Amino acid sequence: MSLRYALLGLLAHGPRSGYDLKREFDLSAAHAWNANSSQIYPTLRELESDGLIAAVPQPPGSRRSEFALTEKGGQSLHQWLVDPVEPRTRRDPFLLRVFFLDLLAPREQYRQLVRFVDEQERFLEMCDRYRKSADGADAPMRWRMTSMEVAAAAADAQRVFVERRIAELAGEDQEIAALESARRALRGSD
Amino acid sequence: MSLRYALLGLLAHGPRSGYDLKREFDLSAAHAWNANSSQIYPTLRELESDGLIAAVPQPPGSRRSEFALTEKGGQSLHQWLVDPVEPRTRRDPFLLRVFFLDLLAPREQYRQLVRFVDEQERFLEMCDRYRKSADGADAPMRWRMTSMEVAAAAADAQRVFVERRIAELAGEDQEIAALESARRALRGSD
DNA sequence: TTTACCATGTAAAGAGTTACATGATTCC
DNA sequence: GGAATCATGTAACTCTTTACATGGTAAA
Repeated sequence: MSLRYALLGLLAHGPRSGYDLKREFDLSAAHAWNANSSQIYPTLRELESDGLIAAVPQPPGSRRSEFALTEKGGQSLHQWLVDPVEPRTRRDPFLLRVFFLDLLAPREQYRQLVRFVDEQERFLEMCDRYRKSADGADAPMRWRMTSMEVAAAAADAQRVFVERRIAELAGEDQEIAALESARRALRGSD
Repeated sequence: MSLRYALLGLLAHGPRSGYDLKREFDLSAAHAWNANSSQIYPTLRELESDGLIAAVPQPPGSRRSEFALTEKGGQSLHQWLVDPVEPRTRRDPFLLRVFFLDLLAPREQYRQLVRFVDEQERFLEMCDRYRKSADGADAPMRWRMTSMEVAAAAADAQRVFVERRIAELAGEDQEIAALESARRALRGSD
């Protein structure tokens, strides 16, 4: 259900095409929601036939077809926004692996934790780029930024916690200690 | 795909029935993964027919049917554990709402943020109960704990960030400031 | 001219949820 | 005797992914 509202929400800032929406998901909403084109286009058709969005007339010869939020669509979006957030089931393939990590040798445990830290860092860099690109923005942007910052705060906390766990591992095993000091050296030279 | 490995991982600590597995998901792995009975039982059948788990003979008259990891199942689990973690698409209905929160009046914004903080607190309490229940545990438990703690670290970071945002809102609006000091008072009396 | 990007989809499969069914046992 | 919990599912549906198809336009 959320995808419908995600689309309505993006359309609340002005008419967009399916392609535009896909790009907005990828570029600025990826921390909160995402969808494939193959899901977006049919859902736009649904929203249109439900009267929540309407096609905007395009200049002849244009390849794009933009949709705009209707009155009814705006009301539906507003209702969803004030409703209690739907409960989320937490499902995280990394946490699941950690849950079973006692089954691996310390060296493999280390590898997985380092991979995780690397991925979190990539995510945090993405957040930073977004933050810079949207600097000095207006009021609507402020909440978008908040949304991303909440995601970044979580990612960073996880990163810090896992780094601590890595340090513990290095303290318990000579081989890992060596790998770890190599990693630190590499990191310093970036 | 992950559910199959989640089940294999839980079975790695000994034979379990479908019902046992459901309870383990709910009680100790809920921060990392979860599944309904209606998904667990058929998946167990699949794993069995793929030779990754095998039914353990039960005392006659028993209603339960336990499964144990086979050699092949153990190898499959190990391979999955050392493989790179599958990329996750981040999808969070709360962050999605925050992304669009400029569409609401400050008072409604406040309501949603407070609801979120409340939910995070419930989650953190659950983590705490688990931590206490598993105190002084053995090595395998240590990674289970770590897994939960990483989830808790993320939840707490989000809570703190959102609390800060709430304080900002209260600083910008008299009505919210009143609501907020009422909330703080209530909190203090718990 | 070929590569990248624009733009919109269809079909099929996989993952997960919801609702329901069934019957046994245990606890009050 | 009734409620909760044990225990195992089926059927239908919704949501999401994957793979593929198609053709236009812009830039190197």
